[in-house]
Amino acid sequence: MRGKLVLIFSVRYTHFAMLNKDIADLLGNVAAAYTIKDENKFRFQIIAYQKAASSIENSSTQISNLIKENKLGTLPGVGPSIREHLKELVKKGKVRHFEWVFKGIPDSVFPLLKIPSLGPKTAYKLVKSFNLKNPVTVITDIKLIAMEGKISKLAGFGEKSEKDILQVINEYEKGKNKAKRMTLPFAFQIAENIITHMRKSKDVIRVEALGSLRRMVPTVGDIDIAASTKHPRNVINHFTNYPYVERVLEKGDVSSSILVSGGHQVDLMIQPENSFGSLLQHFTGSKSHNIHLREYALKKGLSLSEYGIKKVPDKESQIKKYDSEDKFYKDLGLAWIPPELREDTGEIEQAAKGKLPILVDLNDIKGDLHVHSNFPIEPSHDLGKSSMEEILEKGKTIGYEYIGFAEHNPSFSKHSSSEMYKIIENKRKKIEQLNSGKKYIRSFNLLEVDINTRGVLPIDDRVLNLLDFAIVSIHTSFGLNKKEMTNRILKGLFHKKVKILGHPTGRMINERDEYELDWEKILNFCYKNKIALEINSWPNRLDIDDLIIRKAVDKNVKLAINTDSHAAYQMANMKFGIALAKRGWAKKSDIINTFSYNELSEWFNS
DNA sequence: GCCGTTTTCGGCCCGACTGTTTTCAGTCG
Repeated sequence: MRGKLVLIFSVRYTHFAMLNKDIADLLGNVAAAYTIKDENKFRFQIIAYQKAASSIENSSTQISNLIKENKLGTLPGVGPSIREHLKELVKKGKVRHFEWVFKGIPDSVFPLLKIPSLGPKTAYKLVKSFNLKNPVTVITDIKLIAMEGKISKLAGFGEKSEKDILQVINEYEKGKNKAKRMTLPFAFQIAENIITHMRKSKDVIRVEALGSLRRMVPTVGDIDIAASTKHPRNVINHFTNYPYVERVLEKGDVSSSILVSGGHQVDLMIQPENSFGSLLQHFTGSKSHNIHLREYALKKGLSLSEYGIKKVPDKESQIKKYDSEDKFYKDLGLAWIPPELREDTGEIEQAAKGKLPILVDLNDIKGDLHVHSNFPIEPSHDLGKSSMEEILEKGKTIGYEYIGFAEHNPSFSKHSSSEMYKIIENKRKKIEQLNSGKKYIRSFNLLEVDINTRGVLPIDDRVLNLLDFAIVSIHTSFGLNKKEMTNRILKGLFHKKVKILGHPTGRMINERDEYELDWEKILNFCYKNKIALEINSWPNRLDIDDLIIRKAVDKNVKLAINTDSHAAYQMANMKFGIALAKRGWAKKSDIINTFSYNELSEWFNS
């Protein structure tokens, strides 16, 4: 989207707020325009605008709110100059400086940048050569021109590139509506299938999933796989012969990319065994972590790559190879950095000081406090599928000490207060009975209680007092604004039996955005009243994200990592919640379900 | 245009792959 279009929108819709994605696109287009104008002259502006764009796209707070709170400068990569441009953008709907950068570049260039393999130079050349001016039709225009065989006649283009352009446009049009980012667990499954295929080759020594998958980012774009071998060519061939390949995108000496069914891209990189450590490091990323790490190394006169480390000034110097990541980081004077932290948010500085936190681990978890059993509670939402006994058995196999049974509250509209009391009393008796013997691990009597639109809980105090404690969460009316939603939640948290705020942002990946909250207020309230925020491990919730977790950890607000399971086998999703917690720099002591049964009982009674 | 373990000035990661080229430009991660 370009400046002009933005202006039209903001005039037409007085309340039209530019979302971070739109702003990131706009800054990306500024970088592209600079590239077209003069790549060498503006090379550092290009890098700066790209960096700012990706920073804004990944920000969990809307730019308009950051401006209101005067916190725009806290975003990495946004300095005084871009900050002023963004203020102008939000205020006036356009930016004078951007208009200057865009001058002479047709609007029709920018839609083409969405298509893989078409960059600014190529897009500009095509648009100019064929005088294409309409940004709405430009993609189909190019397609028709390619079909007429006119692109191959252009200097710098040939038959192959013409064919490639047709192909990527077709794929783009086909996948435009579906190829969204995968949820982490879904991507894991695809990666697992490919790794299984790779292990069938006798030439593969080691094979691992890296990239955002290894960093455990909640959504994954491409899947990255690394392998070690003595015979790269055989391994690359084996890779491109994967049975579910839709198309081979690239096939080189040490790397290859394929599209698998569903349109997901898988990248493979290869190194010999003795350089596998530096390959792990390189291919795990993130990109910004690697760039920062390489700048850091450069200052010590070292140059890093997937091949290893070499000394910069000495042209004769041999590259030093690494079979493990540990040694790689060590030679830079750094502690090994857990992949979940490699997002360039201060981890390199802390590693240099030897002050990285010891992160919570799956083995630290002593129970799951948000499990829905099939106890006949006549709930407002889904009932679980497994019995309490099955869930307790499963918990025991995992090595837990306790389970929190947190079914949805009995539906408000269908039950009188005394009926509700009766149901919960029955459940309480059932749990007392389960706890009385030695057969099972311990159970907590909990409920997941809705917070209605006005912040009221649909069950009264008498019922609440039957519980060990309550989780409260939002399942309706997601459209409230930031202030209304914050007040609604604060009100819902007020009862002394409430100890956990469930899936706090309400997001459903690829389905529903999170609602915005005043986190400052929520966190302060939780700290004062000893309420834990839930880290929900449900595959398409993965809620809350790492940035909020980190804020909570900084403010000493406790967290609970739960699976929200509706069947016993789903309790295995705990590992995804753990990953989120790690990404938020959480330690064992930050997580209440690392406490023993007694410690936890004491915590929620205090 | 951003940023700070040597810096408020002077740096800015490193490499693979492809197509169209006879040594490189463009794109990507």
